[in-house]
Amino acid sequence: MFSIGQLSRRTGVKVPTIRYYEDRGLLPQPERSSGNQRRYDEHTLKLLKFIRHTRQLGLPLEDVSELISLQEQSGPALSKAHEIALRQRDLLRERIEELQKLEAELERISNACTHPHLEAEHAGECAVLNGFSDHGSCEHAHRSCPVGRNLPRKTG
Amino acid sequence: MFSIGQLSRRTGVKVPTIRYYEDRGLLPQPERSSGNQRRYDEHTLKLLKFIRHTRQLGLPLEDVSELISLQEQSGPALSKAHEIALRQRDLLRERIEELQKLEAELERISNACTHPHLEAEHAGECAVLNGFSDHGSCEHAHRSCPVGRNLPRKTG
DNA sequence: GGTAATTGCTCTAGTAACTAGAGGTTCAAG
DNA sequence: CTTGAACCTCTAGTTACTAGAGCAATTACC
Repeated sequence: MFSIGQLSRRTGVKVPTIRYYEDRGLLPQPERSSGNQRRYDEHTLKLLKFIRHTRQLGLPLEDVSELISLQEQSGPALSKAHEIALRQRDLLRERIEELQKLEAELERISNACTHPHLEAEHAGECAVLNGFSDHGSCEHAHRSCPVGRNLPRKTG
Repeated sequence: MFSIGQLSRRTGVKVPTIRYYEDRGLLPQPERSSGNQRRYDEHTLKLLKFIRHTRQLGLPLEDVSELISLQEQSGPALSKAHEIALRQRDLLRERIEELQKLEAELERISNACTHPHLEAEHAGECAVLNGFSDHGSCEHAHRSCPVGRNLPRKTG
């Protein structure tokens, strides 16, 4: 039986975030001390590590929730879990590709300013700023937004 | 002089988003028709295209804002713009590396379920679910959160 | 046993970058 | 001159947290 602070230290998940997960129903309501403080056991520790890991993999809490309930079942549930993993992998692949294109473009833009003599730099205009606005000189189309939602924020 | 809907169609930025940018001070308050409807010119069209592009590159609105004000200046402002581009490129590089590690891990996890006979699958436990919780079998550490904030959402 | 520091509690509000909806007005076509 | 699409403002919701207020419980030390 340990406190929320200990749970936090042992998982790397911040205290308010643990309470948030409880609110969202991802973690069960824990036992309480005589003074109403949360008391956790090893099972919850495992569960929270699971949640942290899936979040690091980019799964939205909704999917994490689903995976947790799948864990209590068997049979057809298993293929669903597989499906979630595959879907996430594909999303990630797409995102990586898009980001690589963007990286190349940022490279192009900042090079333009590192070597201003190689570029036409009339009337005090900066190639970086032009690069940001000028999409014509960017050979690849990136119409759709390259990055997804549902991604975890920077954490410790 | 064109309406907000036309501006939206010509830039791919949704109408409420345009109004939101105006609220945030990224776009100037436009002229209005006699009936109080927004009327735009080519200059705002250019500016909005600039904003859209920088957003696609993953710059937060705060940086976009800064770049816009830099555009009105010259001299030392230019090196600041360069700095922003470089910083963003570096962030992107880090993110790509992290995501590639995660992709490999998801690959591992879903393969575990595709070839269940290759894995010990005792008592109806699915390797996908195990893969999600078991961080020990993941050779690389991904302590910090791999993905950043400030990224644009999915847009048409 | 007393006291102080730390940790915990609940609750509300804030973050980024939008998106959706209510309820009303204006514009352009026929 | 009517109709329907597009526009207006305003508020509230989204995701996954984070920060803070104001108070209670626990732990450490003397």
